Amino acid sequence: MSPASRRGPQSDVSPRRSLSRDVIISAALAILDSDGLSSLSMRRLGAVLGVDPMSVYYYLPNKAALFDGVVDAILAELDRELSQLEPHAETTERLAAVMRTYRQVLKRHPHALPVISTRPVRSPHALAAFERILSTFMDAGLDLRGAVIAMTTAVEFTIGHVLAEAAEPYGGETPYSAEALEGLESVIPVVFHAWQVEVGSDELFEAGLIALLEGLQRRYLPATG
Amino acid sequence: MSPASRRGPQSDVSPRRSLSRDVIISAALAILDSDGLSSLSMRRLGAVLGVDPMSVYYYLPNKAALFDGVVDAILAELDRELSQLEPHAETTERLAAVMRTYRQVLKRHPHALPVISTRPVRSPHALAAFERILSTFMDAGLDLRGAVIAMTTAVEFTIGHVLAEAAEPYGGETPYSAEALEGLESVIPVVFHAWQVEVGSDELFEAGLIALLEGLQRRYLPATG
DNA sequence: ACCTGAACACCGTTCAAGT
DNA sequence: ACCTGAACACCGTTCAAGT
Repeated sequence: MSPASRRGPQSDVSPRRSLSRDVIISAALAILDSDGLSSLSMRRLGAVLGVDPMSVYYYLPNKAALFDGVVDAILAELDRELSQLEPHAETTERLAAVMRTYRQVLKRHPHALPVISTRPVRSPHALAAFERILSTFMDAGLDLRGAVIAMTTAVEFTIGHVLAEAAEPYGGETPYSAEALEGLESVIPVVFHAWQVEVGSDELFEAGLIALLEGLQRRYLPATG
Repeated sequence: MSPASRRGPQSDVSPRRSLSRDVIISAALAILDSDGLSSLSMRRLGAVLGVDPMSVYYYLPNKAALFDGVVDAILAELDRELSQLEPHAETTERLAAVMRTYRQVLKRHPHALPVISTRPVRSPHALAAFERILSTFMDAGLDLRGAVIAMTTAVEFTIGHVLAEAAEPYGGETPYSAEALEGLESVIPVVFHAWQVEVGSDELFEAGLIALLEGLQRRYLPATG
């Protein structure tokens, strides 16, 4: 438990160090946001930091740990913004505000979505953010089990929604020109006509979110309306 | 429109060809299912097919097209299974059966989830599957717009759920031993106690699905119960 | 028409070495 | 303690060439 027994670099105040875990992770997130997931390589990271690519391995054991750091940084944003949320009196509205914030934070980092949606959350800021979200669900009157179920399904819906809304195609854009659905009116008439219907993604998220939250409350709240 | 004007190999009956688009995509899906997303490379694919890795490029322009093919193959499974679904009289149950089938098909290919969840669906089997799903929502009494909203949010929830349930961590497993949340009871008490609550993923999916479907019906069905 | 193989510009990671 | 650089075993893709 002594400081000397911990892995990694000394955490003293020496100003000689040019690198640090935080600097590396910030640079990684910047590459991800500006150039996409496939551009985030250890070699590119070294170049951006002005350092030999292998220097990063002094601070992080491998690329998986880098991804964990990036996810933690994004969920730190979520935790901070949730802390600034002014509470709303109405229950559904209070829950909805939390999930809208979640969506906005995810939308800010669309290239990170395949990472966020598959890596388990155990990092400090992730836990802090989920402490806030789960508490909000319990304040709504749900018991612990109901709150866990409601929060988990709300988060799963939000991640699925933002993936559909904002993610880049994994493996790159399809090359061929995607001739849409010309001449398919006879074979897939319902989808063909549905194509004409324009539904904004804000409206889509609101519809799903409110339906889900009200359905969950009806199911897991004892008797209250 | 003549056969000769189409790109790619001749589709005659010559038995000389050892390769075909379908054979390639089946092999790619087999690699994906058995060894994971990072193992699916053009070179590995060539090795499995017993052919020079570059031969694949005669049938597919690049790896993005290969991914499109894999997604189409998976949604072909969905289309086939939806066609075998015996219709249920009760509305919510009929919709739920469709989404449960969607979940089961996705769970069969967990390594494909980052691909399925980010690549847009325009392929033939994808459109056929969505024709069935959307029709089921319209048969429930929703108008076209309501059906599009309900189907889209239900699909988004299902994908988000299966990602959380079955996806492999993008970038590989975290190396450090994840010391869980020891000694964190004071800092994140709600999450700490929630950890004790065991909720099976079947139950989680059912809870979210039924809440969502009932909420959507209440909102988009005119007056019926 | 269908398949090959060399070549190019990349990857993540290990390890011995430098200061 | 912190950083370097060579080396290894990989990538996707282009292109000229073979049959």
